[in-house]
Amino acid sequence: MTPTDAQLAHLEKAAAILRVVAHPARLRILQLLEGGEKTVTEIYTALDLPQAYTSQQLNLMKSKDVLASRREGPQVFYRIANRNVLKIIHCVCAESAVETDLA
Amino acid sequence: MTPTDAQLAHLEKAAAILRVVAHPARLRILQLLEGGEKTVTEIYTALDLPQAYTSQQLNLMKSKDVLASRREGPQVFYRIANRNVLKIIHCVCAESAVETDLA
DNA sequence: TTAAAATATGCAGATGCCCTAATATATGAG
DNA sequence: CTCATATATTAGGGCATCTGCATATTTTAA
Repeated sequence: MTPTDAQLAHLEKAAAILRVVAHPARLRILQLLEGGEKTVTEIYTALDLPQAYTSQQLNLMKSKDVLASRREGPQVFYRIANRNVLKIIHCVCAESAVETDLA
Repeated sequence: MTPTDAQLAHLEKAAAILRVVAHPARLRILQLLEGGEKTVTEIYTALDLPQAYTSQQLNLMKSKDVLASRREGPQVFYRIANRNVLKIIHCVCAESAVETDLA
């Protein structure tokens, strides 16, 4: 069964979203943002990551529509913008489910 | 908040699983295997992929414990071996949910 | 044991991602 | 305007992944 162009495009999009999430630092950021929007400083401080590196990851995720942002004065708040990303994180980061299935 | 070693290991494992799934051809294979175990030939025939390439992807997924296999005579049947992988596929490949959120 | 079918492996060029360091830009206070 | 804080961008070396191609291995039948 050869996939149609639309199906291929859809697969590539799904894979692209998963590639964004498939990264330890980005997973940590996403987990943190489950608690609500946060500024860049709050994020890299909480996770003990370099500022520039954190900003890169945030912008990457935003460019892939996984995050959205909102400026308030000198600060920028990031938040999760994709409902499916939340579901994926729950599949992978739920304590009970993961310890048995993934670990 | 610096993560503990155990937390880091867990994140890396979750990310590793996601990396395996984050690939168009592997997603197609996994979707196909949702319908039950299949032989290599059934898979590469159904998906119109090169045999060697398909075998590589299958072995990769098996090495990461995403798939399991069972030999029956000259044929090898592959099946999904990780419940969370199924959940992830559903997050990403469910028709209605995806068109609106990921596409 | 020879042949055919089914599956697996090795290799290699190309591409892309990871992460660090340095630097640039934007915003608001004074 | 100048400074300090907050955020973003650029550059680059190193490493892993992608994927086509050739070939090897395994299994069964004859």
